[in-house]
Amino acid sequence: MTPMFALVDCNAFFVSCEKVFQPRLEGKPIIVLSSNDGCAISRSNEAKNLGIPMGAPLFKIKEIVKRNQVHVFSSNFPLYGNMSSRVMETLKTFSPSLEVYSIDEAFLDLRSVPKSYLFSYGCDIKKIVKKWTGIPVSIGIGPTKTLAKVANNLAKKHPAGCYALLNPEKIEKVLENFPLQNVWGIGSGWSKKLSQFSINTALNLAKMDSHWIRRAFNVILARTALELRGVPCLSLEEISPPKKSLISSRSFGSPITSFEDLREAVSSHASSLAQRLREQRSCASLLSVSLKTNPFDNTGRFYSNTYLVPLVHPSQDTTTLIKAATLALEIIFREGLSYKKVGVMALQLLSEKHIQQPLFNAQNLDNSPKRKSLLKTIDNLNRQHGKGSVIFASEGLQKSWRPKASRLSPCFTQEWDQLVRVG
DNA sequence: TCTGGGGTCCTAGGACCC
DNA sequence: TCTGGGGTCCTAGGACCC
Repeated sequence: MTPMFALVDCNAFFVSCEKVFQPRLEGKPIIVLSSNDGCAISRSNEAKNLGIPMGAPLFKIKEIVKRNQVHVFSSNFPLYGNMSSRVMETLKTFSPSLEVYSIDEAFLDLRSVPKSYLFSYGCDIKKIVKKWTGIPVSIGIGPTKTLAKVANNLAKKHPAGCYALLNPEKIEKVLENFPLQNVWGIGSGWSKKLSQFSINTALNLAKMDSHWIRRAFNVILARTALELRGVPCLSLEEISPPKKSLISSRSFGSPITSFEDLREAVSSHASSLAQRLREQRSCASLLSVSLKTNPFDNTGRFYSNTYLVPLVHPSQDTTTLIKAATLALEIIFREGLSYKKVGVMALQLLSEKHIQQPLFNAQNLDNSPKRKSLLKTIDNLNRQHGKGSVIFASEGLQKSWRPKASRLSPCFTQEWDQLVRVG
């Protein structure tokens, strides 16, 4: 059976999540901001029509927002994560195999659906997802993932919200008018370089010799060209593999100068990483701490530095990670600067099953059963009572470095006291 | 005053080894 | 004049994605 993929993509996902619980927002211009209330990262159609670009910093669009009474929200990731699960659960009822590609996108395997029935099947999926979750989606169907992405792009402009690319003639016709930079995997950098070879449309690329592309560019691009031609190179990945690296970083709500505050922030990031490492049953063998002042500050005093700490015994223990991260911070901290952002990365992750036990250091904290059960208990408490219910002392209680989130909507789906009230 | 966060993959080039 | 060659591993940087 020939492969057939659907790409289901939620329309203006974060904005749509806000709208589900606040119907008064229907038809209004709405934006959702990035962390620290920085940039617009999700826009309703009405907001797009006002000319608010994707990623626009709030301070640059303040006038438009004020003049048009745009509704502005801080990002509420617990809510979006929960809504995402609802959408994915709904999609599972339409296909036995599904790949959750991102918080608002999933690929479905539709090879078992008869070709003549695919379009209406897609329309049904759209209808049911909207009915069961309140989230509007667009659906693109095609014989490769890349073509499903192309179809999805067209579905967004199609009244049905669904578009199927099923036969070669139609595919060729569509690709002829499809801008290169809209193809999945081709950004502005590649499309500029490709245009030097007179490759300007998706069809131009599809017709190039893939060995030549491989030599002149790289394998990823060669694969993309093949996929556009209808040759599947990317399969459905139903089980998401463990992450190879983890990052925790945040910009500060207001600039931080004191080492103590930075130490608290770094501890919080390290603690969050340790918890996520335990969750995916990995240990980090390398920790990286980065620190920077405001890069938009034009006084010429920009400072940015990173320090890598190898962990002799790969670890997922909060205390070990906090200690290592603090050590790195001490090395890169410079007195007298106003810092804007700090972040911690866990690198070179190994499965906890494959960790070599230390030969000599028998008292290694990470290994004691008591220690493991303590961390497990902390994880359970935080899972049951909400993130941050139990923290390590070094993370601090004040959190003066906390990012701004002044327009946060209620956690409608996760907190009993924030449920929607009716009547 | 004000500009996000979290990932992946590939490649080139250096270090090191025999 | 002439200065090995092949292999592996690691890292930084660049491209992309959402």
